[in-house]
Amino acid sequence: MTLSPETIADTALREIDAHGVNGLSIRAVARRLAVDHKSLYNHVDGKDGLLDAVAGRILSTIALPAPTGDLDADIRAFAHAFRAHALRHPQAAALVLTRPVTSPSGLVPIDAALAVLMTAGFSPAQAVHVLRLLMALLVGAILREADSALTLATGDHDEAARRAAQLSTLGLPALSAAAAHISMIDDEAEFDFTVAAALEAIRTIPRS
Amino acid sequence: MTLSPETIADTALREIDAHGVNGLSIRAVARRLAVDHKSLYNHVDGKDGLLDAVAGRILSTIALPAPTGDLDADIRAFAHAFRAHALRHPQAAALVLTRPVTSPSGLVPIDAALAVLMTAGFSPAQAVHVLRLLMALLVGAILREADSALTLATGDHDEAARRAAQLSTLGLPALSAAAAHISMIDDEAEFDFTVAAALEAIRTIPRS
DNA sequence: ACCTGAACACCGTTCAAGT
DNA sequence: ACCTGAACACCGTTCAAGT
Repeated sequence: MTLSPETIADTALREIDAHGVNGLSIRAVARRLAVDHKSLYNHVDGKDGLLDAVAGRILSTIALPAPTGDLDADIRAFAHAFRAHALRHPQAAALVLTRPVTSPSGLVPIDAALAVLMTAGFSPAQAVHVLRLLMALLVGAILREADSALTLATGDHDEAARRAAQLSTLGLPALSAAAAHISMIDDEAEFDFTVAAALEAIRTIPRS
Repeated sequence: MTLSPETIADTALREIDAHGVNGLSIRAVARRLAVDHKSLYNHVDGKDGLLDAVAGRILSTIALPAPTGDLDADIRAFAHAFRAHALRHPQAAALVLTRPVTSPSGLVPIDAALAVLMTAGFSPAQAVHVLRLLMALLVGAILREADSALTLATGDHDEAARRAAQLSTLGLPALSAAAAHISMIDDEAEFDFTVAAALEAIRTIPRS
């Protein structure tokens, strides 16, 4: 297998899947490729360039469904495709969602989303604002989900009960009242609720 | 100055402000404190524990305005206080916004927010969902702003024009049409728009 | 309870010399 | 254009010995 930015990025991604972003090292990637670690510098711009390459690779491999013309349905489909793709590599999610989009291939999904919004009657300026709103919401929601392994909430009932009990001991009244609910989470349902709220907000924006 | 988790976290935060999260090292913090680096292990649980401590310290020093009873005004005030506080340390924003909240002091703002929502008529379960929605939106919006130094958009008109011209060369029609708007951003206005959308969505949620 | 030498296994990166 | 020794300045962490 010859060395290329793509193979290097893919190998780095597998390393991230296995050991997390913090476990990623240039030398470990090189070991995986059975190559001298300094060789990577001929194809990638240092460690930061490697991380950019990984983020770009993930972003460019997202598969967006074709627009139907129904704004709500299209946004919903976009949101779910984005989420599903990001969560395929939860360890790398923060990377993709946090790094600025620079590569041309990463701009393709953005173009597609803007097209949907403009077709629905939003001006270019409005479409940009709505897209920023939508992306902020998706990034926030998916990010929480990605490291939900470490969060207050869990999907397990017994564990949730245990955490709720602990939360109630802190003397914070509102938190105590909601402890049972804040300790339990159904990720799918939560995401649907989030997207529905976004649709509601977008619906009320006047179009010109 | 004697060594404590708080002084260590504060010093680490200054180091992050100066050199970014990636520039943070246990040894550099120790140097700043004029202390042997291994001493830190007596007060903090390794580098990961140090990062947790920094995030907790920031979260626990947020100053929330007193609720007025007007839901929209209170949410708006909460959102702006949260944003202002997070952006005081843009280099550390990802840390605070990404790490799960564990420390009791970090739960105080959560309790306050839940109280506001429940006072407005939301059930505990609803309040939790609404808070998760709001937090996702704030996290996504603030995160983009925090590393907007590196993003497509800029606040400078000339620079924006330059980027817009470049975006238009990619052959992506919707992106080209919106290039001028996607290259320019007014962070304040964008955040207001985002919060207004959140209020709109929250308004339509039936309360019980 | 806290400090600190010694020591270990790891890093990222540059550069000059090779092919 | 790509590879790779040699080398550098840096890491995080453990542990045993000290106070």
